[in-house]
Formats: sequence, C-alpha cells, structure tokens
Amino acid sequence: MERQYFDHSHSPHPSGMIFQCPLCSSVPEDQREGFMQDLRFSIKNYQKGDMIVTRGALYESLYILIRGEIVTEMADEKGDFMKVDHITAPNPLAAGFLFASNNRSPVSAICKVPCTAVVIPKENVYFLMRKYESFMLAFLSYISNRMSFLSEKLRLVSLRTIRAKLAYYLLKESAGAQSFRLGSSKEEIARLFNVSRPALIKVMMEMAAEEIIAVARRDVVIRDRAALQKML
Amino acid sequence: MERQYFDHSHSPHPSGMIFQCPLCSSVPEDQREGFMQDLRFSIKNYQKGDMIVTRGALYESLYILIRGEIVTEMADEKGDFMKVDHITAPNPLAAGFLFASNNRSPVSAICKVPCTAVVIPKENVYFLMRKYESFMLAFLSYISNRMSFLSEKLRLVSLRTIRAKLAYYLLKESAGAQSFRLGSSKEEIARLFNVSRPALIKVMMEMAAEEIIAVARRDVVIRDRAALQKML
DNA sequence: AAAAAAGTGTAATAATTATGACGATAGGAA
DNA sequence: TTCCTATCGTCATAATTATTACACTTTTTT
Repeated sequence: MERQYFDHSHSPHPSGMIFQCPLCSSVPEDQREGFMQDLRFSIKNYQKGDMIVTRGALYESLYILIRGEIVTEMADEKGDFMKVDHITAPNPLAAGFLFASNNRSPVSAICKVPCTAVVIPKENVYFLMRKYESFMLAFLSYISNRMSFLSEKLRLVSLRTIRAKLAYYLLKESAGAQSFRLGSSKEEIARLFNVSRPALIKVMMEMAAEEIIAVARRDVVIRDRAALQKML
Repeated sequence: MERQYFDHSHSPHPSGMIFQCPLCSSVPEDQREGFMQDLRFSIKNYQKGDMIVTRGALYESLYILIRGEIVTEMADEKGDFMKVDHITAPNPLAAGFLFASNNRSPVSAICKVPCTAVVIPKENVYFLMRKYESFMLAFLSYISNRMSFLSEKLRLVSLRTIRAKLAYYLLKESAGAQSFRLGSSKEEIARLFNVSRPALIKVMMEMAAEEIIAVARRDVVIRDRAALQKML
C-alpha cells in the first residue's frame, strides 16, 4: 500500500497531479522542479470504503488526494454519521489541523472509490512553506477557506428547523438558477443536515405542496425564491 | 474612536499587550523592536454592546483585542443568536478568514465590556509573516487551533439530543474534576447548544434525578462519569 | 436479463424540543 | 436595608422530528 520516499519513478508520476492541487498550483513554473526536489513524500493507495483518516487519531502529515474522492464524516452519539464534506482529487486533506496543538483529526475520511494520496510529513510542509512563498500563501489561503467552509457548515446545522436548513441549502445549491439537479441523494442531504431522511422528505413535500419548489427525484425547480429567502 | 497609524505615543502603549497575544508572544525578544517598527496599525475603542465585527461584512484587517472581552455569535432564522465563542484580551479576532477568498465574517463579535483593539491591515500581516518566521508559525498554529475549535463546536451542535450535548459539555468543562463551577449561565449554555433554556434545564434535572450529576445553580458534581461517557 | 443494491416516497406512533408564561431566589446597586 | 435585575426552576401546550416499517423505482452488478 505504501511506497518509499524519493520514489519518483512510479506511474503515473504524481507531480502532474500535485501541481493541479490548489496548494501547489500557485508555485511558479520555474520553481516546480526545485519544489519537487525538496518535496519528501510517500504514496498510499486505498480501496473503496477504506478510511484514510480516522477521527481521533494523530496526524503528522499532510495528505494530498491525487486520485479518487472521499467524504469526511463526524459520528454522533448513536454511531450515525453526519456528513461534513466531499472532497475530490486533486485536493488536500486534513490540512486544517496539521499545525494545531491538538492535531488529532476531528473527522473521519472515507473513500467513495479507489483513491491515491500523496503523504507529506509536517516538517517538510513547514520547510516548503518557508522556501516557497507562493506555497505558504496558498496554504494560508486554503485553511482560511476551510475555515469559511466550516463556519458555513456550522450555520447550516445551527438553523433550528429542517425547513430553514432546506431553504438555505437549496438557495446555495441552485447558485441562482431556477432549476437544477441535486448533487447528493436525499439520504446524503439528510445526513448533511443531521436529520432523519423521512423528516427531510416530508418537509420537502410540504414545500412542494405550497408551490415554493417542485421536486422529482433529483430535479428541483425553485418556484418562489423569495419564500425561501424569507425562511432565513 | 480611531487613532492614526504610526501612533506609538498613546497610553497605555499597546506593545505591552501585543506581545502577550499568542500571535506575537513567540516573536523573540531581540526582534520585538524591529517588529514594532514594521507593524502598521490603528487603535479602536468600543463600548459595551458595540459590534466590533458584523456578520457578512468584509474584513481586510487583523484585529487584536488588547482590552476587554467579546462574544462571537451567529444569528439563526428567527433572529436568535447562537453563541460561538468567548474571547478575552489579549487575543486575535477574525484571524481565521483573513486570507480566505471570501473574507466576510461568518460571525458577529459583540463587546461584553469596553474594549480596545489593534487593527492591522492584511498586507502588513502578510509582510510580517514573511519577515518574522516565528510570527508566521504562530499565525498558522493559531488558525489551525481555531479550526479545531470550530470542529469541536460543530460536533457539539451536531449531537442530536440535548442529553448528549450536555454530557459532552460537562465532560469537557469538568476537565476531569469531580465537582466544578459552570463558567456560563444556563441561558448562555442553552444558546451555546442552540436549544431552548427550559429544555436544557429539564434535561439537566432529569440527569440529576437519575443521580448522574448534582446541580445547584452553577455548582455541578459529577456522580457517574461513566454514564456521561456512555451518552457519546 | 436477473439479482442486488441504492434510492425514493409514505404513514402511524413515539419522543424530543420549543414556546410562553409564571413565581422564586441570589447578588448587586442605591 | 430595599429595590432591581439577572438567573433559575417549573409547567402546560404546541410544534417538530425520530423511529420503524413498507412498497416502489432506479441504478448497478453479476
């Protein structure tokens, strides 16, 4: 499952993917060769269903997902999972708490499909940040953005009623469009909201009955955007 | 309310406080004079009840609270507020999303008492980070820790029942001790959990009836720690 | 194509929480 | 002290959501 450090010989070569990742994409062309020289990493492969990151475990490395997609989840008191996020390659993983004093992962990351990750030790990340200013800025910007994302998530969960959560979610998902396709199953949306699936569907159908929206499986039409906005 | 940049002459001199703030405390003694020279800032004073940061507004500066204490809140659909955090001087404010692409504050920050803040423009923060490695590391570490904090908060809110939230909260607040004093009023704890106060008290009294805890106003004794742990 | 798995919609019942109102009590201010 | 205010504990009622179970459809796998 794991390859050695300094193994730049496998195929496909990871550097192709690494520089597509938002953390590294800003490294200027003329510095990339040096960057790859300075980079210390190992490669790990995972099966569908594998846990890349386990909640509560210590992480001393930066993970960059270069193939596949994962979801991050948080377990609640009954062992049910709330979905936190959905990450597709190429993107970093577990970057936010790498430099925290308690660098245990608050979430678990589970592979939806076979995945590959580049694993970079913390000290090397630190070294790269000092040497490559663009990398430092990108890293900063990335965790700042994660912070915004988490705040948004917190806001979603903190809305008291399913109705309000749904309004919030639909307004964001629609991205202004009148009709669109849901990116997740209702089961998954329910987990995103941290509510039960039947309750979610019930509220959704109520909204449909009130002609605020129209729903057919994953297809949604927003009929009364103002009504949705009024719910927040 | 606002003083000019380069105003190093007011009293009390802010540098005393600034270097007590976790962001700057790691700057070595011998670099502090230079650091103060490089620092560009203004001073702002606030009354009790003032809003230092408003949800949704753009922030292009780092705020360091050098006097007073504030709470950060998030409004829900009915205009009620969920408490997010409680920050006392000297500590940074709004540092987490300063470098985010959408650097609007996800929360509002409200003064509980008269407050003073040092306001440092983003570019200057960036400049200082490049020049003072210790500052950069502290900044990174700080937002990493904020990230952990937000995750914890998310976990708290995502627990489905008040019972579970309370168990989680008590275990954390007790810090291992058998008896302790609550740091917040029950009203405030309810807002922290994003639930109603009567519901919180009801659950608390149920736990007391089951002899899991004993409560008298702010004094709490944990009688059955294992039972609390089982709720998570 | 058949079988399996995942997703969808519904309903009755139980459990949990919100709402709004009330009196009691503690601690600070005048 | 006495008043005032914040906090506390309680309650009945209403609203919301969870639970569990079932029938059905679509998609994926074999």
